[in-house]
Amino acid sequence: MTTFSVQLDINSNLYMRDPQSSSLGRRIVEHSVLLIDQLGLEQFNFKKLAKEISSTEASIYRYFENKHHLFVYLLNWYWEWMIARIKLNTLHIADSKMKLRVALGIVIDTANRNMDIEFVDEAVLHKIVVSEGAKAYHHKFVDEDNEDGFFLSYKELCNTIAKIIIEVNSDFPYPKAFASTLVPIIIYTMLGTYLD
Amino acid sequence: MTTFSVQLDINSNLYMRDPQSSSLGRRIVEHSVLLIDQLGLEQFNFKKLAKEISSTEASIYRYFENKHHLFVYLLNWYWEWMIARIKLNTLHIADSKMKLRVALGIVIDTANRNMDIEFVDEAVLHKIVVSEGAKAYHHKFVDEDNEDGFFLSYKELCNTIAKIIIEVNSDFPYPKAFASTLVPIIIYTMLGTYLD
DNA sequence: TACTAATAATAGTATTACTATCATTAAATC
DNA sequence: GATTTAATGATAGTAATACTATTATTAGTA
Repeated sequence: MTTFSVQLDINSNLYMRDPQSSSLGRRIVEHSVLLIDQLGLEQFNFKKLAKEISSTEASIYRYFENKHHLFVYLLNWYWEWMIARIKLNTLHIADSKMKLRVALGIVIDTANRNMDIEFVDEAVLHKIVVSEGAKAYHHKFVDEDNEDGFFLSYKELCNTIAKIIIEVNSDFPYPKAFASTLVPIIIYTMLGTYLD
Repeated sequence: MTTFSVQLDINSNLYMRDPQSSSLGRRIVEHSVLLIDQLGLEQFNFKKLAKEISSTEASIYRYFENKHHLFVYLLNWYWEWMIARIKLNTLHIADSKMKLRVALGIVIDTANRNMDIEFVDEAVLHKIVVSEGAKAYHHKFVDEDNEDGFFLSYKELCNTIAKIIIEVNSDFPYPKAFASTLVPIIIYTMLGTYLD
């Protein structure tokens, strides 16, 4: 099987300098994923991250305005990665029911991980999205974040699913609303798999 | 219709001094609900709460060890309130299917609010539970919280639902697991009703 | 060789979460 | 009515956090 290597297109409002463009940037992304997993989002901070990658707080602040932006960046990375994988894996499937099965399979258990971005550990990122992701969408400034387009990737993922539903049954009532309810419930339900 | 006035039994590990036992304590609970709703959980702190109720940080710290404990206290208050309402409203119902309908109706939209605790605005508390509640269960120290019994009220609510399911159909597979998956999904789904 | 951009090193500020101490008030008991 | 006690208020202080600013160093480029 071929492994594809891709660059993901992430909302540039989320960073000041593109982290994909430099080695320091990539290390910030790589190790923030690992550290957030280890410490949890609230204990994670730029000081600890700086220490981890032998850099400084100030340097990290040149890439990301604050921890929240970095976190949303990681989430968007994940949604974009999902979208890309769904597209890639359904591209050559003719039967729309099969397409839906494949797409949902990807959302549900991150199967078909035939796509790698060298420096990100997608399994760990998946864990973070499931166990901490909701925090990015539950706060008083969601509206501003929404205006800055921080949720576009997520919406696109829902729309991707909705489109396949329509392919299966063009009479399906409110496919977008359905997909937008289904996706977070799936993600939320996955939480159980990370508890003992 | 009669309105009942009740005192709720909340895990005493959550507080140092019982807030239900004094006027200051009750004002702390009352206004923390309102302030968390206004500011969101992250902007809310004891300094602002103290100002709101014309008291001091130090005094609030004599009731609650920290913001997290106060928040979990409020959540447990809500779960206990639900349990009490379900019991009260299903007590004299013979038909178990009807019981289940009434119980789920209470979880879903806080209907049958025929129970008041004077100083807590239950509608606002409901809003907080739905929009911020998940945060209490998504952090690195859940295990410790669990050992301290912080989730007992929540589990009891799920078990209450599970028991009614068994009454309806004693062959229903895994009623507890089902209820424990259903309740948070219902709560989560209510989020949509607080967005525009 | 000089210039530029990125990063490191360091220091500093404002806010937050919490602790400690002592003074004041109010209620309960003698 | 005086005395003790418990709750609260007033105030100050500490450690950690989330940044910002400044200057020095390094690496790559003209």
